[in-house]
This record gives sequence, structure tokens and C-alpha cells, in this order.
Amino acid sequence: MSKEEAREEVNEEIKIKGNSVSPAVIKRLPRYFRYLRELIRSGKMRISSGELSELMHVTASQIRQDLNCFGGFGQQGYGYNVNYLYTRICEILGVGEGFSAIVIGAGNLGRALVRNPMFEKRGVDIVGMFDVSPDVIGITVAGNTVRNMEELEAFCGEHQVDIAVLTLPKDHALSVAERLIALGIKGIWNFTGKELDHLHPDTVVENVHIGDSLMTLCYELRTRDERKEEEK
Amino acid sequence: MSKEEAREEVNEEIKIKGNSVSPAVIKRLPRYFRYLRELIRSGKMRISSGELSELMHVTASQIRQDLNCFGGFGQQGYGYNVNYLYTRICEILGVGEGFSAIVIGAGNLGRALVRNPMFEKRGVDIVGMFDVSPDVIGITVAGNTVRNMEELEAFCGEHQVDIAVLTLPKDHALSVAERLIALGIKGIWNFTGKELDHLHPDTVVENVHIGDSLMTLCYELRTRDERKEEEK
DNA sequence: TAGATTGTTAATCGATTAACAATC
DNA sequence: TAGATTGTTAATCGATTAACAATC
Repeated sequence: MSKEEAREEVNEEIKIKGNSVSPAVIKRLPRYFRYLRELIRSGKMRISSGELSELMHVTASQIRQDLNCFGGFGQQGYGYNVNYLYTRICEILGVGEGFSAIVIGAGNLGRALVRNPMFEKRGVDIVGMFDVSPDVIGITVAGNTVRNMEELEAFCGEHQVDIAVLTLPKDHALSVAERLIALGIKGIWNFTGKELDHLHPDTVVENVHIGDSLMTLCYELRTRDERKEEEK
Repeated sequence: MSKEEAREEVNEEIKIKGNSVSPAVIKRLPRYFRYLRELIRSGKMRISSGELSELMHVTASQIRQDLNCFGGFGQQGYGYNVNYLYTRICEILGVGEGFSAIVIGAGNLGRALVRNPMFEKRGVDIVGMFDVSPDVIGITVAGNTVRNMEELEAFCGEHQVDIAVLTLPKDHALSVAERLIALGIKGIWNFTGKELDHLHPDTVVENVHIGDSLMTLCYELRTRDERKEEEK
């Protein structure tokens, strides 16, 4: 067995042994993904943890530690091959797994999301949109015709759907989530503000609260204001 | 000096002594804000850390620890007065400071954000929208007429603007940010994906990368898939 | 007063950083 | 080989949890 193969095995073992990779590391992976994308675009072939640390404003130590959770991606004395590293990060994050998604709720947010290149960049394929309002049923958004919510079950019977993006009003979120879970959907990207975790142990729920970020900004502004007041 | 006053003094001191409140706590505050809002809506007058912990799926210890960073909001043997607690959290987060914001970029995302009740709920007032495209200049979005970017300087001279929401293409983000900083804008809510931190020490930048959240979901889906494969 | 629940200290846990031997 | 830089261990730092005395 070559060293590479042995490493792979250990690697696999780690992945199997539950979530041995800490949440803090996982949360940082998309950021590596973004920076590596940029580096490739700029034609950079190779990078050291030191260089990358300067670029990303994190410690080189953290970068090496993070990347090593998934195996030795670098080479002593050389650094990391940008393309290889990007490929591995993509693998880890499931880019290229070909996940498919439906969007439920074709309001302002739902439409804006579908028109965003975000999904394409991350290899997630939007395969359908749904709504209850006759005002939007039948319209086409970025190539997706909005279907009647009543067609949900039939549609999911015909198409493989991995992810449901929920951008519908809060008070309908729970009942829709239950329908989705009954249909075997594995992941819910939840913009509704309704707590949908713990509904089903096999369904992954990722919550987005954009407003929380706005509030963090306001907190900083307020404390900065206060500090200036004090300085007087 | 009453006990309350003494407490306030200590409290103030803490706030002044730099960022003595840990980032982890600050990040959690908006969540408390959301839950307290709901509790008020449901008519609940009083709550213990134990009850709230069950509701929010965090430890009671953490709740008490978090709230205590800002002073004693509760009462032994009683718990927390929901209204009072909400009021204090709002104060801390700068809700009601009357911050004003402009949105730069009236594309899909910019328009969706402006139409969202988020800003209103958090006491942030949208006072203007800007874009460079003749296609959108002049249209009205949720009561806001989209202005030509050229009017930015004149507008900011006439109106108090605290926050700029950037939803414009990445490659124009830097030059616009520099104009905003020159105009004395204090906070940037950055959706562009361009790194704008460290541009100016007095400008607070809060970055939003919605795609990162999607990738976290994909990571969970992939590892779950992999685990199922292994089980076979 | 007795019961409940906070505020707060101490203990534990996890995450980050520093350091350096391994090695390309 | 010498220099560079990783992978990895050990040390530090910060955040969470447990425990309980203070007190309403």
C-alpha cells in the first residue's frame, strides 16, 4: 500500500467516525472555496499557508490545521497546489455531487435567489419553483416556470430532489416542511425564520437569518458611537 | 447611589473598556431579539432561563451568562420580564437608534432586500436607492425611487446616512466603497463578495455570503450520503 | 419562610496559535 | 545539500457548562 493510499484510508476513517471535523472548521471551508476560486481565476498555480494567511487575514497555522482535517493536501517545502486544493475542497463541500433543488415561494426573495449565479457556481441545480399565488404561478424566472404547490408531490415523484429552498411566509413553513420530509427531501435551506430543525433526524436544516447580520452591524455602529461620545 | 445606579455604572464601564463582550455573545444577540419578539407577540410576560433554554435549544447557563454581560436583567426566584428584556436587547443592538441606510445596486437582490420587512423590524430606515443602469433609475421600489449613482455625493450632503447596503457587482464594489468612506458613511453591509474590511479603521463592514450557508448544507448532505453508503 | 431562579465563580471543553521535527 | 514549508504536537486562549451561593 502506497503512502497516499494509506493516508486515504485514515482519511476515510475520520470521515466515517461521525462528525470528527469540528463545526468551526466546516464553517470556514466555503471561505477557502471562494479564495481558491479567485486564485485560480488569477492564474496562481501554487500557494503557501503563509501567503494564503496574508490574503485571508487568518493565521497560517489555522490554515494548515484546517486543511489537515481532511488529509495532507500540501507538500513540505513547496506549499499547496492551488488547483488540487480547490478540487479537494470542492469534493469535501459536495460541489459536483450534482445536488438538485426546488424553491418554494416565488416572492421577491425566491426570485432573487434563483436569478443569482450562486447555485450554478456551487453545482446546485434548480429544477423547479413552486408557489400558491395565481399571480406568480406560470411565470418563468431564470428559466424556471413557477408551478402550483399542489403539483409538489407529483413533481417530487418524477424528479430527484435533494434540497428544498424555503422562501415562503413563516406561517406556512411548518406544514410545507412536513410535506417535504414525507417526500424524502434530505436538505432544507430555510429562509422562513420558522424553527424547522429537529423535525426529522434525517433531514438537514440550514437556517438563514440575514437580518441577524444587519443587527450585528448596528451593534457595532452603536458601540462605536458610544465610544466616540465617551472620548469627548 | 441606588443599587440600580451602581449597576449601571459598572455596566457603562464594561462597555467603555473596549470590546469586552465576546464576539460569540454578540453573534447570539439577534437570536434573542427574535425569540423575545415572538414571546411578546404570544403575550408571555415572564420567562426563566430554563424555559427559554428549552425554546431556543441552548443551555440555561449560556443564556444567563450571555445576558449578564450587559447587566442583571433578571430577578432571582422570578426570572426575566419579557418586555424589559426585549427593551434592553433592543437598546444593546441599536434598534431605535434610528439608523438610516441607502441601498446601492437596485438589481434583484437590492430590490428584494428593500421590499423585505427586515429593515423596518430592526428600526433601520431606507432613505435612498442608487444604481447606474438607466433600466432601473427612476423606478420605485417599496416607496424608494432609484437615483442615479452620480447623485450619491449630493444626496449624502443633504441627508444623514449611517449605513450603505452594497448589492452591486463585485468589480465596482471597491470604488463605490471608497466614495462612501469619503462621504463619512459609518457602516457597510456588504453583499458584493469583495473584501472591504480594513479599508478604513472607522468604517464597520459586515459581510454577507449567503452561498456559504448553502455550501454548509451541501457538506452535511454529502457526509450524510457517505455515511449511508458505509452502512451498507 | 420556603421555593425558585438568578448572578457568578470554577471546571470543562473546544478552538486557536506557537513551535518544531519531518520532509520535499 | 540547504531552504522552505508542511504536518502535527503541545501550549494557550476563549467559550461553554456546571455548580452553588445570593437573593427575590
